Parts: sequence; structure tokens; C-alpha cells
Amino acid sequence: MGRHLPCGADALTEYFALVDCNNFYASCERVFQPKLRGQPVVILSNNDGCVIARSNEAKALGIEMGAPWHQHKKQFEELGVIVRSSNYTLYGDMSARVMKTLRQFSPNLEVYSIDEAFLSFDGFDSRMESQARDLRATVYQWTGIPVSVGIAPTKTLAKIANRAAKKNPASGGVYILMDSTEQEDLLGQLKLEDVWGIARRLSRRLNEVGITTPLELRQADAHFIRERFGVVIERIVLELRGQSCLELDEVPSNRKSLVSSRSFGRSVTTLQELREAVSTYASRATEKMRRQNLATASLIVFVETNPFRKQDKQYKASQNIRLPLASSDTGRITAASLTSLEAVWKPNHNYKKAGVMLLDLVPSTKVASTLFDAPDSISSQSRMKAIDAINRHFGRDTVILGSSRIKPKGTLRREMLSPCYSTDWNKLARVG
DNA sequence: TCTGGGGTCCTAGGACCC
DNA sequence: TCTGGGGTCCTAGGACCC
Repeated sequence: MGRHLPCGADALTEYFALVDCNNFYASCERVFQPKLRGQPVVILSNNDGCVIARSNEAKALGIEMGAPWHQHKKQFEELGVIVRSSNYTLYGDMSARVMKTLRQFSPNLEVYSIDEAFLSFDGFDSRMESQARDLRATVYQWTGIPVSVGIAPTKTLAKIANRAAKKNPASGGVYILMDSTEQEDLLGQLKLEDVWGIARRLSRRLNEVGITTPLELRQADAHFIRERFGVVIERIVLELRGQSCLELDEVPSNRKSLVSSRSFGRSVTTLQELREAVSTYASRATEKMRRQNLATASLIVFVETNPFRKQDKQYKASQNIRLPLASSDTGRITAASLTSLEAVWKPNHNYKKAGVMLLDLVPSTKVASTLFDAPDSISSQSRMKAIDAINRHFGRDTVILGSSRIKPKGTLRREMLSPCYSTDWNKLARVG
């Protein structure tokens, strides 16, 4: 959600516009298949498992987000719903075009997701609405994607405004939510789950203390909320009041982890089958990582049973393994993944899903034999701190050295560093 | 027998997002 | 038979240190 300012500090941005593509995946398909226009269209998830996007016409037919296809296949046919498998390469490409267009309107932009961006709309003053309408028209003209625009003094309210732009045809796809009374009116009509950051669990817990609408949340005592629900929810309270706590995050941070996982088409019971799956995920994840010039210092393998099969004994487990060497080597990572799998696998279960997650990602270096040769007793976080310090000292693509002298509480002293290459931290310390 | 308190680090899991 | 995949951040609690 971006960098947080201390709430109440002078925020840099006064007016946030949230631009959100309407039914993005369905709209992308329509750009290249105009015959889909005006038709009910749904896009299915990876294994054609469930519905992940719907055109307005499909929504009007009552088709729910997440609806399992196998349960609705016949119904879709009867209703004349057009079904497409997802094509993420296409969507990524279309997304880039949309974002490029948005930059024409405000260089201060945060790409929040594949189909959303926050823009600073400061300085437009009375032209705010005409700018927003111009933006909408231009994006549609240049990319073929319809978007909605919500404008408000905080990101959280901009989300609400965007929702109003979508739900309210009279808005023409642009909704400006500045007036305090209007904010209260709107928040009083919505459900807690309509607020960005609040889903089912939190909504239920808020109900327990008598908060049932976003308006009541806005009016709640912020200290009480912080005590009871934590700092994240307190921020939401302030944001709902129009007090900006979430700044525009224009520089995307470095990726911290990546995952490769799949649900199996059927239940898997043997270790051998799991080994094959995990090997595949490990190499897929490694390829993804190498494409981004990264290396990993630890990984997690996870397996789980099918939560929808209530009659089955449920089991879910994961195991974190630290690599002795930060690596982007497929063989090494696959081997570690299989070791990890052995630790979590239990016989006599019907497994439905497994995956490999690569953590502690660092830029890979020019040094071919990059070594973070620390013993396993050193935590991955300490290791990462040391690597960061070394990167800062030498420049991030220069050199990374062994770190077996780094203790969990110890700091890395600059005088211990030396621009030489060694796999032995003790030797290095002497050289330095 | 009595037996602090605060800080940091780490992990697992929860909760949310799209 | 068949219910996605990929992310981030926060918290609670234990271990450990001084």
C-alpha cells in the first residue's frame, strides 16, 4: 500500500485519482475480438477452474466472481455466456499501454496493480473533472480499454469514489468525492467490505464492537481502533476521514519473493508425484528469478490438501530452507526444494496443491561464484542485512563475499570489508 | 523460595490485495 | 471428477540477551 506518512503530517499529494480498468481481462479480450462486445463474457483462471473476470453483461446475469466453472458450465451455455481462458501475456501488454497513456496526464503515478493506478491530481483545480474525462476518453481511444476514475483527498476515499463511478451510470465514469457531507452520505450506504483493506474477517470483528458501516468506522475512536485492531485499521479510519496516511508510491520496490504453484487437476497421494510437481515449480520459479537478474537465499516448499473436500483429512504444511549459498542455479534450488518437500510430506493424504516460494531475493552479481557462505545458524534476515551492507559499500553489482563471521546481533563494520574476492570471511577480515 | 523488564530477532500464520 | 495464482504487511509468541 505504499509508504506511510505519520498520519496528520502534511501529505505531498492533496488529490488522488484512482484509475481502474473496467472488467480488465474481459475488456482486453474484446479489444482483439470485437464480436465479444455487448456480449456476456467471462474469463477463467489458470486451470479453467473458476471465473476471475466478467463483462457487465455477465454480471447482469448474476454470474459471481470465483464461480467454479464445472458447476456452471451448463448454465453458461444456456445463457449464451462466452467463456475464455486467461491470457496473462496479453493482459500484461495491455496494462503497459494503459499505464503509458496515464503518464501523459500525471507523471506522479503509482502502478498499483495490473489494472489500477493512483495518480496525483494536484494542481488541476477547477479543471479536475474535465481532465478526468479527457483521460478516460484518451485511454479508450488509444488502447480500447474503458476505465473509471475516482478522485478524493485520500487513496482509501479514491477507491470508494472509483466504485461510485462504476456503479453510478450518471457519473459517466468519473466521480469526485471531496465534500465531507457527500463522503458521509456515501459511506453510510456502503458495507464495511466495500472499504479497501477490510474483508470478511475484519468486518466480522468490527461488527462485534458495534461498527457496521464505513461511516461508523470513520466516526470511531481512532485510539480504540488502534488498540483493538492495530495500526493498519487505524490508518483506514483516518483515511476515511480525509486525512491522508498512504502516500503515492511512485518507485516500485524491489521484489521480495516469488512463487510458482499450481492446483493439481486431481488428488495426488504419492511422494513421487509430489516430487515431480515440486521439481517443475522449482525450475519455473528459478527461471522467473533469473529473468529478473535475482538470486535467492532461502526458499519455502508448501503442500496442502483440498479444503473443499470436507470428507478428507486436512493437512497443510510448509518448510523454509536456507541455502548455504545464495543461488540462481536450477539444480541447487531444485535439490533444496526436494529436501524441503521430504520434511513436509506426510503419507495418506490427498494433496491438491503444492508450490515453491523463493525468498530473500537479491540482485545477482557480476561475480560468477557468488557466495554467501554463512553457516545455517545465521538467520536469513541477518544474512540479508550483511549482503545489503556489502552492496551499499561496493555498489550493488560488484561483489558479494562470504559472511560466516556475521553474527545475528553483529553489525558489519566497514573496515572489515575489502574489495577482494573470498569465500572465507575469516580470511577476508584479516585482509581488510 | 523468591525469581525483572525491555529490547531484538525469528518464525508461523493471519489477513488482505488484485 | 472438476473451486486460481501471485503478492505484501502485520502480529503474536518464543528464544535469547543484557
